[in-house]
Amino acid sequence: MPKRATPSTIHDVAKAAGVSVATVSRVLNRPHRVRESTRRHVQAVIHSLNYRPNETARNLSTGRTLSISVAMPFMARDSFVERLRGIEATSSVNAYDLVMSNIESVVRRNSYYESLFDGRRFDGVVIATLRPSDEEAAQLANGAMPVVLLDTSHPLLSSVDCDDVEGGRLAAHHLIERGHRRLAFLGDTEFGFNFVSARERLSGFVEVLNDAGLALGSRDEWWIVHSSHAARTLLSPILDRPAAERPTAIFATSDLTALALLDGMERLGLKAPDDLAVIGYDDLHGARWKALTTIRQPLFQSGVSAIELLLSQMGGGNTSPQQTLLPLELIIREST
Amino acid sequence: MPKRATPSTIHDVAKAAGVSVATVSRVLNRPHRVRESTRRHVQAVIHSLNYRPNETARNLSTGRTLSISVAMPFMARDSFVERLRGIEATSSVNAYDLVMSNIESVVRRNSYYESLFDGRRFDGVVIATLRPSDEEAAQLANGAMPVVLLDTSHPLLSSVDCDDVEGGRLAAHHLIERGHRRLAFLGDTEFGFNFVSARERLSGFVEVLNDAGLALGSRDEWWIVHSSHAARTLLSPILDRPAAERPTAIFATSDLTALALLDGMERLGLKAPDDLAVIGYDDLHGARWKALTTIRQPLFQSGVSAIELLLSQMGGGNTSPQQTLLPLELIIREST
DNA sequence: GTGCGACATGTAACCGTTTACAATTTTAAC
DNA sequence: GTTAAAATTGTAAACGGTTACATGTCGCAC
Repeated sequence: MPKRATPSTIHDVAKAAGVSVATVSRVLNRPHRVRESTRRHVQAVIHSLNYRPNETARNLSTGRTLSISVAMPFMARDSFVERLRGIEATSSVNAYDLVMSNIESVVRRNSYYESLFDGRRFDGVVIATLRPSDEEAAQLANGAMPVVLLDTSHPLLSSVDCDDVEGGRLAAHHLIERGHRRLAFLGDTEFGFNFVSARERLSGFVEVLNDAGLALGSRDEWWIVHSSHAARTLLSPILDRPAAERPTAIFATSDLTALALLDGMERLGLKAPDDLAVIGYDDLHGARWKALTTIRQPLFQSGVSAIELLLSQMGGGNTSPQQTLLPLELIIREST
Repeated sequence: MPKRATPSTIHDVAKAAGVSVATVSRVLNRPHRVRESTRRHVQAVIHSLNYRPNETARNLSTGRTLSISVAMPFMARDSFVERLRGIEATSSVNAYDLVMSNIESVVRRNSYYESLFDGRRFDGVVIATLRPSDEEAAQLANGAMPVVLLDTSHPLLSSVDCDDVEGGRLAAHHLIERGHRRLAFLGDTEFGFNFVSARERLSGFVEVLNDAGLALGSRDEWWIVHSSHAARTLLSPILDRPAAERPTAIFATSDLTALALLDGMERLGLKAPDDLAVIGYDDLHGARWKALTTIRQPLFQSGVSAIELLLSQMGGGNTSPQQTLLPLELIIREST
């Protein structure tokens, strides 16, 4: 079989099979609409010509693109890969292509929003971690294309997220139950794009503390750091305080910083939870090794749910904004 | 401005501007081919109608799709994100869409190869980490679509890779220079998909050892483990041996396992490099914190190069297979 | 004033599908 | 054997662009 210079088209098939292109198309798309014998014959010809329908032409004709745009700042969360796996698995099962965009700068963010509506390129969009401004949200909501937010939310848009406030509560309850009374909080800034989730976790945390008659006493009991390295350097000032003023437990909004903390403690010869109890967030792989107590988010599942929600909206189902909250889970290990 | 039920087309623009569609198209694609005054007028109309050319139609007409398929087993290497960032940055700069596929099973791998040639969906392909079989490679090489392999290679195909053999040599030289004479090797299986790079690193490592009159004595001096956890459990058998038979340095083909090793040593109260020197591979973030000596791969750059090579082949330049080797770098820290 | 090339624009075919509608054939009830 | 309904197939018009080619216009040298 000589290599064809140009792949065969539906017309080639039609001619070779002695039928019209409409019939070939039906064999492909509505097989039961064509007589059994014809169908078999056409299928044989398709096979022998190694014919594959041109997706672009098909898309133009049907008005859909079978592709979904996913925007996320790759590094913003360590949990990135797991979410992406959920997204990818679900879209590939549903025969959708996944087009990735990495949004790591304001410039890129703007150009993304700019191009998103270009030329009907996507059937739907998932925006992960990047909380849209009110204007952006309005723009997205008014667009013709369904949008689902993941790991963030906005009143105008559908979203799949975890209840960060509840996560803060879980952490607080657990620490209080363990007998801790002087607590501290360590947030991460998520690279400046999105400050919301750390703040929400803090608010849930504080809420429970207040209900228990406790408090984050002063500005000294919470910090926001940008990196694991920064988390380490915090350790000495904390531990240098007199025992009576020293927090006995710390809630870190990311396993990364929590692990850095543990690591720093190890170097100083200190042990969790006796010298300082630590609870993290996410349940990354490292958390298990280091026996870090943490709040687990259903990362993979969140990707799955985001795509499922998107597909349902694309299918024209309930098209009004729908906020999904996924449950968190407290994983108790040795660090508390 | 009322929301249009249906977006405007090139015909709407042509009519509104009182010109033909050809002229509008030229304004978009070959601006210098149209009179200055016309161009300005048409551009004004385009803007006022908020017209965006339909990409699908454009693609059908021009025969390209402006999208690139990237296949990789997401988790296979910890370096995944960095490579992907390089890939994404370069393709987005060149206005190509990046379509991700996560190949984590043989089933998925087969369906990927099956669908890759469907319907001319992509202008080019990058396959990362997954070494194709000879059949697969032949199939890819015969296809109409340019292919670049990343982090692996095959004689029939273009590739961007690091010289794993050289990486093994670098590690060996360094350890020997540091005075070590009894060495050990710790490979990772990369989840069973690809066993090649660990083996190549081993061969470079052994080569230098042999040249120096040394050897990996027996099967006892090298292991292949599947996980960081497994790496830890190796530690005791190694260290339990009599001092004269105990390796004084170990080369791990992944920073992940190297870090696990360091971690296990810490727990046992041992210190690198005195009790056991450790050298890793990749230079992940964790390597810096833990002061792990390692062989750094240019991860981001490898993604960039892969796309650049792909684009050049897509551009019809040199279309014969071209193997690129990127340089490695020995990063010396405290663990050796 | 004529002729000719350069430039600007329009006409219409084409890219490869899907699908509404029309035309034809089959089926089955009488 | 009729006949109406159902099933099958074909015709041709979309889908929304690009572009080869034809046509028309203009400037300028003669």
